[in-house]
Amino acid sequence: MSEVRVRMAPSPTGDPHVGTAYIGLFDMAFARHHGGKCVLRIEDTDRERSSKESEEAIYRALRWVGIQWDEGPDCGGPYAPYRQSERSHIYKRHALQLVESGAAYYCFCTVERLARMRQAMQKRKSPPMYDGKCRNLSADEVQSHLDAGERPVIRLKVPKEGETAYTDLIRKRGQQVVFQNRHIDDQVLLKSDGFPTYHLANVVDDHLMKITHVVRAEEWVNSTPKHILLYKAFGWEPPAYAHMPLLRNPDKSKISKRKNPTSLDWYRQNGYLPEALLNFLALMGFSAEKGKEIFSLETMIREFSWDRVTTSAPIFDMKKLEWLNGTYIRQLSIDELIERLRPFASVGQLDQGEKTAKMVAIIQERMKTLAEFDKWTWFFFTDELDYGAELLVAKKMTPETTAEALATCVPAFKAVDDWTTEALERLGRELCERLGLKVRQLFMTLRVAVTGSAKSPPLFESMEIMGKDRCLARLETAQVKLEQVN
RNA sequence: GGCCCCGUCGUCCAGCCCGGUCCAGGACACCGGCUUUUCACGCCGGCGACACGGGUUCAAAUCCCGUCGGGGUCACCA
Repeated sequence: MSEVRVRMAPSPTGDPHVGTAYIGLFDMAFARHHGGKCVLRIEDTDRERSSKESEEAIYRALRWVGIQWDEGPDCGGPYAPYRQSERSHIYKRHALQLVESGAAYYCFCTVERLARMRQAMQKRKSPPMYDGKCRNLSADEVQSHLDAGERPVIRLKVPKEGETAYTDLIRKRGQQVVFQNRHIDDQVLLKSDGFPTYHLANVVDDHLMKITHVVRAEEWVNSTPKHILLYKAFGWEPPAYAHMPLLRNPDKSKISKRKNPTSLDWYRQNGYLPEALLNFLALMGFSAEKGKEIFSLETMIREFSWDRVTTSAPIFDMKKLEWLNGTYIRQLSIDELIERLRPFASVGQLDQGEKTAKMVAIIQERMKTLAEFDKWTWFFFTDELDYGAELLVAKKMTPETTAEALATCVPAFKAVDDWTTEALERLGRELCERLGLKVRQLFMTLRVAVTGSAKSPPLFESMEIMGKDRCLARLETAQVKLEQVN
């Protein structure tokens, strides 16, 4: 195989899409497995919807998640420019060339006529296709339309007979996907504003940029014969095609932001680790050797083969992503985790040296996302614990017995000099015996008093981190709360 | 509706190409247990699928045909 060259071709419309990263991941795994190159091309031919901000967001998001490219608008390359809006003249020239060779034609039909025609055809239950009104206009007719100032589009003249087929790297087990030409529409190549459609720009660029393998989502299979026909019209050799399964919503429809988070920014902002997201995306269609579930990008690159990619469209399972994210969080070193946590903490919350390290250590195995930092640590950073007094009363305890227990505990803790986890736990267990209480009873009361919640990080570690004064203050507050109930 | 793709536990994936080792394996979720000061982590166990019907064969999840189901696509959007 000559040098493998693949491209990612996102459109800068809206938020950076998880599907872009998904396809990009497979592009990259395949290319790097073969020592090939990855191109990033911005497909901004839709002037209405494309924006510069969206383009920037794509770079940022792709870099964040770990997708890399060798050539692109931001880093240049031998086939620049890589932004389609800067290549208009190229597409126009190529479209004109096809008109001259007779493979394409000018069409002067108005959007209104087209819409009416489509409606009528749908009523007759036949697939809506262009009726070919302008397919065989004479040179004179074309000229008079042009003279009248009409802005035509250029359409591909698809043969009425025969079939067009291609072999997909992923589906049909190597058998060809076959389309009857009569089902293929005379696709618009150049819009009346002089901009190309996806089909033209895509084919021209892929050829000019020497792309050898087109990896894209399954939604494009029906366009593939149009593209093959276009290559043929130009006299070019088409690339190989790999159509990836479509990511789906829980209701099985194509993934959409209404039903599932699709923005890469959302995953970053909600505390997902990029390496976990990437691993998860890889799991949607790719299976590593020996059934490995957790593996790095390097592993995927090393083991990559189209044979290991599935055909069926997976449903995006947030539960599994959360689990994966949790295991990745647990694999981080404390220092690394602290750094990752910064965007999710307020200023100063992670700058207490040893204390911070201890705090992060006890929440590490509890967090599913970085965004849960606050959920597990809020009580360290406030002295206003808002809980109901009844929470202090453990099973088989009453407000009275709880108050009595606390009355014994407070002076005991006050007397502690060595305010460490070990010493505190020793004392705690001693107090249980002295009071004739079960460990879970007394500790629950203490836990609620200190953390404000029945679910919290380990009690004595938390107490050590918080310090003696604050803990005692909280125990006293608990006593007051209980009195108010009684 | 036409065309195209797909169809193994609720979900993701292995097995299918090269039929027997599969009364189908792993993971998430769920349920139960152990551990345990709560929650969580960890460990153990359970639940649970070859869409259906024909064929071919000594033998089919694996090959063939049909049916059904799901998705995608039919724009001067990509």
